[in-house]
Amino acid sequence: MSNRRSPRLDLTPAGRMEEARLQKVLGYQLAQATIVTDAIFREQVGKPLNLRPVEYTVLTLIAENPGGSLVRLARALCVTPPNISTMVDRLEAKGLIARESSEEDRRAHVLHVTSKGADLVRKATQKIVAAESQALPLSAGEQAILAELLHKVALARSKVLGG
Amino acid sequence: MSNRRSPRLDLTPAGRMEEARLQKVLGYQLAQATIVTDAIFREQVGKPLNLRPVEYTVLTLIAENPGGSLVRLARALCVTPPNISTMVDRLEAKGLIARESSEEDRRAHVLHVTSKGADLVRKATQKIVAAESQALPLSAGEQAILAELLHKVALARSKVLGG
DNA sequence: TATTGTTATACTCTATAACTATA
DNA sequence: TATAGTTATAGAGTATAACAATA
Repeated sequence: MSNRRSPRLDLTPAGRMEEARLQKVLGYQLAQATIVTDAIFREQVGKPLNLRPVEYTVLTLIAENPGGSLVRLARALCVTPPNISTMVDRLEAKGLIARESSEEDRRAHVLHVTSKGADLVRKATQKIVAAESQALPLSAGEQAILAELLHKVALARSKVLGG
Repeated sequence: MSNRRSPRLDLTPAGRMEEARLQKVLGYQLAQATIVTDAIFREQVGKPLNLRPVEYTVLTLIAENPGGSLVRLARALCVTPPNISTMVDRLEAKGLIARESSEEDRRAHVLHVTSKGADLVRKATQKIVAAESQALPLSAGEQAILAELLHKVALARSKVLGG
């Protein structure tokens, strides 16, 4: 974890401003780290594959959970149903997913990816994972630890938001 | 790091969707963790102190860097100058910061917090830090490691974005 | 010419409200 | 009465373009 050759500086990653207090705020650090991963996503997937971050996530969740409903997606991503609705519209218009009426519950829809969508998800995930491990100054072990800790934070959601 | 009593499940924190592939994508995990820290911020600071996340960050950076300019803030936060400009307008209207013309460079403005702003920053940071360590299932050591790793990721910004 | 900062504007993201159709 | 999903609309958030003042 420690690296004697690059000591921790209390400066923002850009603009060279003192940020000692903010370094104690996890929310701030998440935002700063997200600037980097957003840039990687945009470069590797957003621009070349014409896919927005949330679209990629929705597409992946549908790919891994065929037959899921809109409401489950909304809950998983913590966004409102209207959002998911229009998002799914876009993905359907692009030919990446298909939406059918459920036979058990005729209110609900059943979602699954098309082969085109499955290909896109596979390629996108491959590119992001490769680009992240190449661009980020983390060892494989550090990446694993980071993933684990972030997952723990994410799991506090029910405690914080209820549900 | 490991916890035998709560084995890692490849399920989303809500909605119980399979997310094995996404767990390899750092950007996704950051987004999921941010859902939690955003909720904590809103509850502890956003609502009671009537402050938005970016406003809090800007206010803190000004408090720690008195005499700084708008452009430096924009660079630190990776947003465009017009954004910072209106944000600073709001903070000034709330009486939290003061903006003066620089004497060295008469184009530039010099920013510093008012005593009201300094009080607010102190109280806000206190509340967030306390709430985060209370609400998140991380030991002090884990929090430190997480902070360190996120900082490393954030430092990759120049590599990814240039500059 | 380049930089600081502003205004005006537009686009994206996400939320709420109101609705339908089913259960 | 509650739930799945949609449409319409409104509010943040952030970006680009065009500009004024200064370096």
